[in-house]
Amino acid sequence: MSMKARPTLQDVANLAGVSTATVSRALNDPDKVGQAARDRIDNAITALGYTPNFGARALATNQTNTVGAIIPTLSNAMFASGIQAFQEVLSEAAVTLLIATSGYDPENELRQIKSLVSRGASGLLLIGNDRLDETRKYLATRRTPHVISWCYHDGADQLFVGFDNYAAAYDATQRVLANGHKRIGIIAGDCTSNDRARARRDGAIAAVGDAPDAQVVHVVQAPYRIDAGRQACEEILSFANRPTALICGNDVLAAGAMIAARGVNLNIPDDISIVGFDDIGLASVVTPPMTTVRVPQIEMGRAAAALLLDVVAGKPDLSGVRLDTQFIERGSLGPAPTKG
Amino acid sequence: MSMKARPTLQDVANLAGVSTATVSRALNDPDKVGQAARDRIDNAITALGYTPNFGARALATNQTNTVGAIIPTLSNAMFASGIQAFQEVLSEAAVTLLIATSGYDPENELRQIKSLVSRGASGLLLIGNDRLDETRKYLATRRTPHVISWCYHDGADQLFVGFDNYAAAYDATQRVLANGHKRIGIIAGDCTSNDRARARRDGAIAAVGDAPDAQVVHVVQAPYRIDAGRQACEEILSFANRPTALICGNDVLAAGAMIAARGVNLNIPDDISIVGFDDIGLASVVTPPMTTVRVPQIEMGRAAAALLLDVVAGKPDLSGVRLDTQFIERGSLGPAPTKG
DNA sequence: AAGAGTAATGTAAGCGCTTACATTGCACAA
DNA sequence: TTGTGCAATGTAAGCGCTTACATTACTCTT
Repeated sequence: MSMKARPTLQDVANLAGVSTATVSRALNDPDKVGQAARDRIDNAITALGYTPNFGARALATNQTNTVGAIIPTLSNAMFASGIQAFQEVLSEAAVTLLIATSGYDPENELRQIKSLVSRGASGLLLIGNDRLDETRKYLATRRTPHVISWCYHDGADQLFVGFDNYAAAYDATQRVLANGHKRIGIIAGDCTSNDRARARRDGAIAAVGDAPDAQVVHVVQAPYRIDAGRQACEEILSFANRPTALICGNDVLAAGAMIAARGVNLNIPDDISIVGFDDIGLASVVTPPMTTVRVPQIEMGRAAAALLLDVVAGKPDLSGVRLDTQFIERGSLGPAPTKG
Repeated sequence: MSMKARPTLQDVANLAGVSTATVSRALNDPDKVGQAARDRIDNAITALGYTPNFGARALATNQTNTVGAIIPTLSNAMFASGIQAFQEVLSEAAVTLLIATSGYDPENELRQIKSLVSRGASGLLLIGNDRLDETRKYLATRRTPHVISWCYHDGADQLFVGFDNYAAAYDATQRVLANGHKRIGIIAGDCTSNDRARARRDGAIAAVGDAPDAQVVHVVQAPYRIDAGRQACEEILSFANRPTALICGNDVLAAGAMIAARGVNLNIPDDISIVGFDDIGLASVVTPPMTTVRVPQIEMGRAAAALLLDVVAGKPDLSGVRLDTQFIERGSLGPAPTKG
């Protein structure tokens, strides 16, 4: 895949009858160039459709004004708005964002990190804290500035901008238990290489464990798809000891679970309560509206961007940002059914 | 934002005690390098955390193996899966994808195009056909290979990979009319700089116009947000001459409309039918399940990638791809209510 | 044992750009 | 008139990499 015969600074200079230095100045510091020359240069640029070669410029200036973000997938609505906010803050600072996806694969994440770094990213936004040792080592030896988002841990030597998934799930589960539920089912997201999903699951399990008379009757895992949530729920409901409340690792799974429950004529929340996690748009649209945990995506994106810019700029004594989640109670959570 | 003191080929060469040429060969054509040297080089690379400078390599080889995609926004689920498929095909061909967003702003689109080109994109995926003249000119004078997706037009000199939004909306509307509806309301997406939204709206209007006794009682526009759809629907329902069917420019607006309708105690579909467009996951989850138009996102992404690779490779006589949409009938569409 | 062939490595130019430094041509002061 | 200062422009080196070409040190062949 060649770059074809792209016009270069030299071409523009020739057409305008000046030296390359003058063209370069016209581009980067117009005041330094005479009016006449500037006009001829502008014309030459549009005539040729010239666009500076970023790589060459970066090479010459040793500046890129670029950071990168590696997210698991574009398909998860969760990340979209956070990244959007992230990008907005960056562009205010005239920094370009390069986005790559890892598909939840740590090997691929490392590959993408290297690719972004190779393309000039001087800072990185990473999601979650599950990572290859090799990746950590790479980041460390290069001293690549990076912040980790969508999760938060105290006291680590990493910069986190996010929330405590475990605590949020623990809290949400306690609220469910407060409604009198004793038999809890859990539909976790795919926990492979996903510390957030794991933390949510474990937080829920722990909350149930800490309650005197409640128990987790079933834990299953499902990928981030509505029908996977439906299937998972069908499986759980097919067993004898049905839960009266279902805690789901995310809203998409919860939505699938709601379909499944309705499919076997269970009324939500009278027969079974269902709670999600994330509060994506979908949560408020389903019937009944979904009880869930709101995640401060926008705020997280903005804070992550601000922090990343600081660490790239080499500011000292930076610390992470811990954000709060919010339990949003809607119709899908109700009191435990009394034995019929 | 400097690149810090990143290790270079030279550093690796020094550490390994060889010339830069040997290191370069070890990287790009390992067979050409002796075992001993290769080992020392590998060690040096990991010790330094060396990553090749993409810009410098592109400069030297005149190759980038990169294409770019500019999508309106990440927040629209519509694009996510298409782009994901697009990317999969590309990576099979060892081509890297750079993603940028325009925020539905044509000026910004041009800026992003230039940015991607500047970063080495030798081909572009563009969404829709609304574009600045300046952008067209730029693309033309540079002969930048590009494919336009998410829409389709015959006989143009552009390469389209997509579907006919107008025809799909026309067809969907006819099916609604076939249910006996006479008073049609339309909630279009934001049509500013968005030919797809416009085509859908106009297709629906045309279909109603071509029916003998039906009429469009209201047309409103709303941005891509559930609550905007709700508001738009509330507005429509506040007028005297209520429609019996609502055609929405996308599923998100339709979901909002369903909430609004339910909010004023209208039963869907007995009192009012609502149909969406796109068939995103949400459509099958709402109650009642949403009638909508399924768009072949995955197929479109794959086809666009294949075509873009071909045009970048300079294959002659390429032609666009027209894909079919599918009307998905679910519970939100019913026969027109008989006058009560 | 001498020559030919080959594998491994080095040398140096050049990709498109920026920029320190050099040069030019002017207006103005003395 | 002759400097002096400044604005406008040019010259050329060098950023990190690849690669054609040159060199070296072998192993075989005869």
